[in-house]
Amino acid sequence: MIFCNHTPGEKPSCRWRRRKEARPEEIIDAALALFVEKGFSATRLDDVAKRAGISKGTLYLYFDSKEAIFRAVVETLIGPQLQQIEKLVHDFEGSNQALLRQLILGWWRNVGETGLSGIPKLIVSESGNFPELSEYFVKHVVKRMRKVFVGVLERGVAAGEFKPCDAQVAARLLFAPLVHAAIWKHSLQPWDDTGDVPVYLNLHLDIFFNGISSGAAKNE
Amino acid sequence: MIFCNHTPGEKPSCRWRRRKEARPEEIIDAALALFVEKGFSATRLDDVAKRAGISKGTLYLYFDSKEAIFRAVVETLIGPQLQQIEKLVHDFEGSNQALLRQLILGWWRNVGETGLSGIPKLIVSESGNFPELSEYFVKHVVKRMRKVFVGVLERGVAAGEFKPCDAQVAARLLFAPLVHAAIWKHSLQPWDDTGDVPVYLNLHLDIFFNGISSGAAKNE
Amino acid sequence: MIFCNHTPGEKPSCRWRRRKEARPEEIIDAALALFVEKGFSATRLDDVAKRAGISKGTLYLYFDSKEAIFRAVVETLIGPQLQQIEKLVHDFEGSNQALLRQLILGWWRNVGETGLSGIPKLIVSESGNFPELSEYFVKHVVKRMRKVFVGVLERGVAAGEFKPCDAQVAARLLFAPLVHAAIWKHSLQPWDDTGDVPVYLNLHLDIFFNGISSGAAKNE
Amino acid sequence: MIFCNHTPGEKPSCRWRRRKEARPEEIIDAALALFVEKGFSATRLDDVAKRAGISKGTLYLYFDSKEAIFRAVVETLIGPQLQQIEKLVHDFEGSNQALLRQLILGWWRNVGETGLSGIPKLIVSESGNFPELSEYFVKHVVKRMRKVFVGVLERGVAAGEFKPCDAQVAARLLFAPLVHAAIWKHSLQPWDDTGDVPVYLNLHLDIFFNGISSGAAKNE
DNA sequence: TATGAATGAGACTTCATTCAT
DNA sequence: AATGAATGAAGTCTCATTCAT
Repeated sequence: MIFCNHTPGEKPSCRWRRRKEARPEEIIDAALALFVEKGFSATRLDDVAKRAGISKGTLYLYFDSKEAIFRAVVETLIGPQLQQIEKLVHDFEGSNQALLRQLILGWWRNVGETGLSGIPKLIVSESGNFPELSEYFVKHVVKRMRKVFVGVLERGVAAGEFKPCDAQVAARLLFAPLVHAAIWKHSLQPWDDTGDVPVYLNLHLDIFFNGISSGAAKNE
Repeated sequence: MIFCNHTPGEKPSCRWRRRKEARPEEIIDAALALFVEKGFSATRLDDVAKRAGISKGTLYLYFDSKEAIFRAVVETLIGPQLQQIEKLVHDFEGSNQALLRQLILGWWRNVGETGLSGIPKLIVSESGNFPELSEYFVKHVVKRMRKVFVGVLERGVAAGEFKPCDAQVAARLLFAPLVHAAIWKHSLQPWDDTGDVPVYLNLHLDIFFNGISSGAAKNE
Repeated sequence: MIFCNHTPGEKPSCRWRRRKEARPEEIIDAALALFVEKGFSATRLDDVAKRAGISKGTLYLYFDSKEAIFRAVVETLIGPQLQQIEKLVHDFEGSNQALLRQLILGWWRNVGETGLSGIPKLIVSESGNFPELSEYFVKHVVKRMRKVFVGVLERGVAAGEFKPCDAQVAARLLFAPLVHAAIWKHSLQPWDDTGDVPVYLNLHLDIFFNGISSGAAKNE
Repeated sequence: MIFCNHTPGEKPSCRWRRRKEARPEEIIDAALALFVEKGFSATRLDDVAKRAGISKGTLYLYFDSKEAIFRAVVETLIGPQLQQIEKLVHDFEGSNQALLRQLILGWWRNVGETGLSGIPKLIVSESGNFPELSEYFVKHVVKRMRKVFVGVLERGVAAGEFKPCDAQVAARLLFAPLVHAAIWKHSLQPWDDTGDVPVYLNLHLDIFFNGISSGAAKNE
């Protein structure tokens, strides 16, 4: 089970959890792994079923089609993470730099090091075949996420903590290595083992904040 | 047309003969576009043929199989770019920072803004299904490229131009936004038009070099 | 149905399950008939499926490929017949001539007049395209069969029943009209109906044994 | 060139020799060899062309279709041999047994040991796919040939040389080993090298005539 | 006359989906 | 709820045939 964010009491209202309780998650986990590894088209439902420990026919008790499974995989991951992030931002006390550091490293811990890490690769790979999904993802994940980062960066600039700059662009730069690491992990990593990601991210944060900081508050 | 292997002077005497010579390129161009858009599996050879302006059977006069077309797409692009880059590095006179800036911006001009820009997404998406290709790509492109960057960075550190740091990691950070932009362009860009890439890259370079420079030689 | 591998007592409980068990045989029977009639290459799997009363895709639940069906057709028939023959030879009491007569006429009854009769034509026709199968067939059927005949003939010579002769060659002569009749049945028979095969075989046996017998034991 | 029976002066009236002079024969030779080896369906015109030393397109200058080549292959061989045989029978002076011996051994020399030897296998293999050809072959070759043998056998019976018997059946028995040897040569021979065919045929003739002769004129 | 590039119908094969049990 | 045998549409690949040169 890749997802344990449900508060126990919450009612399963989501569209993708129409049916039984436990099964769909096992199916989704199996499908996620295979979609990430092989892509949507090259993944056979036979394999999904086998990995989920059920028969092929059973898939259709929970999902209407292969594409429905795909949508469920993606929709499942959307939302829970963001709320957490937005809450963190809201409650945080400390420098904006420290907040951003925590956001980046926390994302890697919560996403990059879990089964969710395959999602970026999956979205990127299949965007061409699932336009409505791309639109959905951009709107509900990418832009929402960026908004958070932009907000913190602009707050930092306003506070004199960071040099003036285009926060939209800076936010993308700040986040890019994170996405890159997640995509890499599920693609060329096995042939190019580049070591510890946190080390990579820490150097990124050091250089980035050193580069963007106004003289007043030097990094570390 | 992404490739220009014709020696400039040769005249394609008869119209027919020229087709014969041009076909593989036309096929590869068509296949690249579709593979990037849809992925290998979801691309139908019918569509490749249609886009190349030929019939389905004709593909098999030039390639043995769908997979052979895929390999040709990837292998064809490998090499030409790198030589150019290595030459640039060898001949360059100026600061290491200036060289790196030129490498980054040049890569975007020569790759990011051409048909080649789809390759990173393609490789990433299909790495799971074509292991030998991944190995090849990592060995002949990724590591060779990184070696260049690492070399320049280390030279810069030795010259006191950059602060001491792990050049391997720094090289990846320097290059990541480039790859990210290329992948983005062929995935979520249509739904998240994030503006001019050179602007993005310039901010990246500013922040990065500002962050990594020793006090002596400030960027800007 | 050319094969009866069911243990007589087993009851096919549910109709469905029985199909599952009967399928391979039905497919093989259908394939044998068509391969014999048209040859391997000219037989379409569509037709095999239709004749077996199933859909094209179902073939692949039981066999990996068209060639696998072909091998099954041939391999399935090999063995059962031979054991029967060798047992007959072992148990027989009577003159060697009588034994050989019985072998010949029995073969026609058990093979020539059943669905198996098409096999010789099939093997002969496809030998060029399936070398390993030819080798297998020669080793496990042709030579094993000939060995039996040679044995009996040599025994007959030793017993003074037959004139001295090259038993290897004589065995082939004795068997040739049998194979010829089987091949003819599945090729030019429809256009050259040459009457009752047993009559043909009896004349063969009369002439052959009359020709090979030493004076002592005249035929009939 | 497998065929040199044309009397020089004869005009090429035959349907299959519509076009140029030398080419068709090379094509037919190539096609015969491949059809015999692989069967009609499994033979590719590419290979026929290659073996004939011409390009695939050129085939169509001489024949309308693959099937036309097949018909030409078969029709080419029909006729010439028979005239020769019928002439031999007509002119022969000597015992009927001696004549039959000469016919059998002569057939092997003229057909069995030449490129024509593959025809029986070819006819047998493809009879199911070319009914009109089977009909033609039976009518113009099989029955005509058998008529000759039946005639001589009946003459022999009438002369008291052979025992009374069904000459139709006896004729088939007399000829069967010949056909069998020819078919074997092009099928399982490579895996079952059974030695010299003339030796085989001579034993056949010895046994057969010993078996069929009346007491009066014993075979040698 | 000869070529060989190009075609497209048709074959083998795969796999998402259905449905009787 | 669960199975897995069965289906058939759709994809890859082959090859007889055509046709511009």
